[in-house]
Amino acid sequence: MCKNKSTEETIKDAARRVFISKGFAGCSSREIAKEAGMNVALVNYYFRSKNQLFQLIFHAAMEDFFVSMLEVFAAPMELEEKLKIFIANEYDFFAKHPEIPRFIIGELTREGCEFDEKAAIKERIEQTGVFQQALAAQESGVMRKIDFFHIMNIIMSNCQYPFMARPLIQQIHEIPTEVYQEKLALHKELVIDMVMSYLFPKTNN
Amino acid sequence: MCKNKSTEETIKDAARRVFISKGFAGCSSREIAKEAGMNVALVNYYFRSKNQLFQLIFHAAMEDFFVSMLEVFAAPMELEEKLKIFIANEYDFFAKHPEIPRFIIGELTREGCEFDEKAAIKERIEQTGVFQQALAAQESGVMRKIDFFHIMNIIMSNCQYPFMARPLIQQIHEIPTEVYQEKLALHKELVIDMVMSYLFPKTNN
DNA sequence: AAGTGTTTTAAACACTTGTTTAAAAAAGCT
DNA sequence: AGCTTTTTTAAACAAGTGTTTAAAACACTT
Repeated sequence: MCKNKSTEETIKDAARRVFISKGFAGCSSREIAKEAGMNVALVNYYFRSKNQLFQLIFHAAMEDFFVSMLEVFAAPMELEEKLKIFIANEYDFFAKHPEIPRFIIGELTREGCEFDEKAAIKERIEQTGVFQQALAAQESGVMRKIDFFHIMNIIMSNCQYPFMARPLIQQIHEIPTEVYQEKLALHKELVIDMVMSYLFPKTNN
Repeated sequence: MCKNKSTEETIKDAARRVFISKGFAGCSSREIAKEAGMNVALVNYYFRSKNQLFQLIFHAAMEDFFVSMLEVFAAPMELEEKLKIFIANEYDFFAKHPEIPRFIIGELTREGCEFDEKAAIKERIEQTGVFQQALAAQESGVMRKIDFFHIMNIIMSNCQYPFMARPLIQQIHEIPTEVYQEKLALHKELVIDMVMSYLFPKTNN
């Protein structure tokens, strides 16, 4: 009755690596099986189909992605400090998982990759209270009065793009990966500085 | 001797659409042929192979991508105004071609997609003189003293990410595409404001 | 009209794709 | 031990892949 946890997890781990680095269309069932050191049929034995296995990996990645957000949003903290930590956390998360944004955005773009159903991420953000916290800070004049949409977009742009675009930026500046990663460490501080002083003009100037 | 320009161009246009929206791995030769309303064999008759056709499309996309940069960099203008126009131009370019960044970054990530050879984009940027212009502005204290690497990264992040990440951001904020595009129009002004006042603190505060 | 080279087509090539089958091996149980 | 259930395997399936072939259709000159 109880399935072999080891094999199932081995395949899932292999699938995660392969899917995230090559995308759904960029790999085959057999490649995943090979990466896991297993027979092809085992993939479908445990997960029924390539697509079903993919959905599993994809939703898990989305969940990780969002959880790393919501944790900070829900923390009991003053808004300014909260957003500062949020930016730093996001940046660190993507430094650790640089392929995640490209994976999520790439697959979300692909037709036939449904995700509308679950998540309800908007509601989960609202439940943290950060939304009202921002409104209050804006009312009191501490924070620049712009939509939460723009706040999120600015933060996500500066935290995710540098990791997504590594191959492109390296090409432009003709630097090896190690140098790029070193430069991104300093870049983090600049991003925090720029975004914070834009969102909280009076405090940060 | 003279090939039918119409068919060749029709296939190339179809290939551009299909490749850019689905990626190399996400489409087949037959899909491109169908999109062009042509026989499959014609694709290889004119372009020898799917891969060769792809390289053609990809390099052209890269060229468009870079040319839209270099034009502004080479313009005879004061640095501050130049960078302001650069940001606006980049933003407008990606508003018109929102799939380009995701396409380029996605394919550049894929193994087996070589591009090291040509381009020499770094050299072409240096030739515009914008590099020395920035150094001069930094020496005179007008501009914040940070590497060109960070300047470019900040601008590209804020100009490209909002278009690349549309499906994700829409998901988060639960808004339809039209609303998203409206919001991006205002977002452009915020980005210009934020980046410019960060790069040129004294002038823009 | 016949003969030229070019363009287009349907068909086939060998190979890979996702998935299924049926038998073998391993594990559990009494 | 034997019997049952679960796990693993090799093989096969039909459909789709990139690419090639050889003949047909076309355009053009003489």
